Amino acid sequence: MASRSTQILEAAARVIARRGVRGLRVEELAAEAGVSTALIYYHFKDRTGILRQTLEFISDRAERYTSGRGPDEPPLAPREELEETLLLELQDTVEVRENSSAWGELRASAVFDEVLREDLARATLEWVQEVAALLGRVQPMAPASSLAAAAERLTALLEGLSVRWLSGGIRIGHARELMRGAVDAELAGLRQD
Amino acid sequence: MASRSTQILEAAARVIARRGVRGLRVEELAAEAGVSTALIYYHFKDRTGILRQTLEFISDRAERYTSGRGPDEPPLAPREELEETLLLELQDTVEVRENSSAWGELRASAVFDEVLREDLARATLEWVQEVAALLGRVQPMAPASSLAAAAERLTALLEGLSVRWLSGGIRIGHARELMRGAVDAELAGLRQD
DNA sequence: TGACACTGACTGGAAATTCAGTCAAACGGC
DNA sequence: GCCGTTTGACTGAATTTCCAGTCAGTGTCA
Repeated sequence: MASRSTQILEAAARVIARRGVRGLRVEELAAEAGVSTALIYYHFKDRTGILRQTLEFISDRAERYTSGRGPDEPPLAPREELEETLLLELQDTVEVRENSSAWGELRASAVFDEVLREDLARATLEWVQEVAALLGRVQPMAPASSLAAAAERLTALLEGLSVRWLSGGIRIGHARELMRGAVDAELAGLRQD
Repeated sequence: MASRSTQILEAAARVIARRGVRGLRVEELAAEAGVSTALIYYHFKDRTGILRQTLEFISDRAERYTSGRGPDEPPLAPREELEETLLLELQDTVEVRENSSAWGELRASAVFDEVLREDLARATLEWVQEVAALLGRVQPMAPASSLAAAAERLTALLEGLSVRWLSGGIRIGHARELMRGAVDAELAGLRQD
């Protein structure tokens, strides 16, 4: 069962997804979580603290739905696993939408907010390494530096496509197709190194 | 000589680069421009008006540095022109930084603000088409749909890398290198179609 | 003298943060 | 098992801070 703090963080993710980081009002968050504003300050130091912990919460949660399938499902081939991992972030479901827009917001806020940068950098690094590892399983002979570069490009592209999707620039299906194309191109590139 | 309004807009560009569109305080803008807050309201209707005009100001300025070289310089080969066009947005100069962060802010704000979407979509489309045209000059035999897809990926990637750069996730030199790698990969992909 | 550019001081409202306390459950001594 | 004490979770109601926007008036120049 979700603890009170978790309940607040879940609410924060929803509010950020709806209004943006800058649009998050502590009072609205309290209402969304069904608690008093004071409780927010009891559990979190201040508004910035809420933001920081929400970022952490979001990136943990993303890992969960990213990292894998149910126990009964057959294991995927490396290539499929790679593609699936990346495309999981481009789905029109409540959870993914919420996560993606909150993530995009936090990323954008970090441009102007020192405090958010460190956590964000760590979460990004983990994600890049995960993708690099998957790439390495598809192309075991490729040098580590090429894998890292490809992973950085694929994740950065995913973020770019994600924001375009959320801001209405492209449709989700198109975003997925572009992403698949990028995976193809990167794998082709790795084959030659 | 810069008129007072221009002086304010230049200051606004600096403040936006430092604090973001959403972090712009009219008082801080006044201080930066060396005028009173009241004067801001004398020249611009309200905060939104400042923002709108500043974004216009910034994008005009961007066109200047994007759209080509001096008259004396030799014309570039298509491949170089493509690369240069994309890499122009990844430079650590005041102008580019201001422009990129304002653009990123605008993009992020559009997720929550219907009003911004249309202009943004139009500007993005133009940009994608410009890049697609450049790709077409490097690979004239490639089908238009492939060119369009590659252009969309390259521009989305550029946005993704740009935000990572501005949020301290990667260094500018690394971003440029990743971008060059992506251009290689996309051109290699087009060669086969 | 009138139109224009400009300012310092102010206001109202919204939002963040704190405060003084309530309540229920856990604890420990008997 | 009962009872006084402590503690952690929680709240309603302030208090404080912040900030966009206004206003009454000053200097200046044509």
